[in-house]
Amino acid sequence: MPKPISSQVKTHTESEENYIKALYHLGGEKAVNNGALAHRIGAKGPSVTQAVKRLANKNLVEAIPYKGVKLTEKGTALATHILRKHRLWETFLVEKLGFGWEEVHDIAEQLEHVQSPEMVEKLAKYLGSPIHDPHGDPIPQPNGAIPPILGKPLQQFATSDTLRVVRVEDAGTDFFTQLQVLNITLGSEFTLASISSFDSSIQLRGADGTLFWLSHSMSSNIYVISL
Amino acid sequence: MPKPISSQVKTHTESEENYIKALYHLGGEKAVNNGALAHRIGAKGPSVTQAVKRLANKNLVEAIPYKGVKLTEKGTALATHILRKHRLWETFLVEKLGFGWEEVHDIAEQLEHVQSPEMVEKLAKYLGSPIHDPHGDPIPQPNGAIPPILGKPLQQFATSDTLRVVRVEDAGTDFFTQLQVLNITLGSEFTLASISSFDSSIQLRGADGTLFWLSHSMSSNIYVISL
DNA sequence: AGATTGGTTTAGGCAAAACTAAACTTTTAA
DNA sequence: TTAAAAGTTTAGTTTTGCCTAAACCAATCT
Ligand SMILES: [Mn+2]
Ligand SMILES: [Mn+2]
Ligand SMILES: [Mn+2]
Ligand SMILES: [Mn+2]
Repeated sequence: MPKPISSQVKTHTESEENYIKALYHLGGEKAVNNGALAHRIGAKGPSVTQAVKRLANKNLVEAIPYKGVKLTEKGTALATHILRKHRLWETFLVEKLGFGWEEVHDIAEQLEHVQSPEMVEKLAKYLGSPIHDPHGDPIPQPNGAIPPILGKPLQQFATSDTLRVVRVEDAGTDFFTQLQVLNITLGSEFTLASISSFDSSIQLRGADGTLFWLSHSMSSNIYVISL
Repeated sequence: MPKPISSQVKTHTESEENYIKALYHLGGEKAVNNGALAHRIGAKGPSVTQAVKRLANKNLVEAIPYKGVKLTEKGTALATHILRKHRLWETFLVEKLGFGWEEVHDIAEQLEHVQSPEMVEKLAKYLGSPIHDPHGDPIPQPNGAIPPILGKPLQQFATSDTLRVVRVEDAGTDFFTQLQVLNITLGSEFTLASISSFDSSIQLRGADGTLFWLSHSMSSNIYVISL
């Protein structure tokens, strides 16, 4: 009475997909150098050189030794599809399961590797075909099109501007934790109180009058519109 | 402007988890021999011997060479937790995304390996804390308890009994396809028309009077209650 | 230009997870 | 109670994906 086994047709490994996603984030169209990719992936140089060779063999990237790596069209299509999954799952986790926006990234990092095109489209429909995720990031469409990228970095605004947060970068758990500490969320409104000419840090005044400083590395990941 | 990387703390590999799940299905408490495990996993003997050594090193199984492998308490706990995830995801895919019950197993095979205890419990709550999945299989509870196992195999009933399908075994895509062809689903009601004494195949009469035969390998995976 | 430095690639290892072929137990049959 | 058959383990390879150390290229500074 032994039972048959299932047929998981995984076309790409998780590692492969992570490299493709990292390349998309770092480069888009442009070539990315070994070091940047290594830092993003969290691996050492030689591991990356090797991984890039595997990706090149599958026509997902084009690489020129000592110069850089670039996604092919096939690679870009894969990248946007993974990103679509990541952001749909984040939306599901926040909207349906009730997670906080700061909790969902790491779980979506796993869910984005589940391979089932039918499920992705059923999930999208179930969520109401959203075009932005809980962090305000655009959700790539099935054809690869990218919806509008909301807002501009805080740096690009001037003192006394009234601002609304419309997007934050997926920049890891520590960043989100810090956002939560500062009570900053999508839709939060602030007045730009001052900008340090020394280290580009930014002082904001909240709706309740509270004043606080944001380091450059924090504010560069926060995108706002002027009201 | 390189971004930090995420911290996926995968405590078990996918392969490991598949072995644990297979052992649970084949043996439960009892020891399982190499060949049965190999057949279930879809690997050859030596791969299994090797894998079992890795599992034994992590105290997930106890193995006696040439005799068999058995799950430890830790291994059993892991198995039921994976099974819980599998069946909750199947329920989600059918109840929320609108998949057919024959389509969800392979996708759940992937989703069951996503590691986030918080998500599992939020998912369970979101689904209304179900105790049986779309195939009628019991969904293990957070403490490892197994809800009632519904029904008995068709073989155990007699001619002219009136029966209702309450469960089918997860027995692969081909089996589900065949169920669909025969228009058998959870809740379907039949009368047992006859049993072949030659090959144990069973003839059923549907509500509409249709008569059809089920091979032993089909009917042994279909569980019913007598009305 | 020549030398130093930083980034990249090559060389050589290691662990997981699969395989085949060969050796070795255990079971079954003569 | 041996001998054959069946099942399991060992030995040796392969691929993926990571590592360190050493060699190598390219940019920069004197
Ligand atoms: Mn994210
Ligand atoms: Mn996001
Ligand atoms: Mn299943
Ligand atoms: Mn099921």
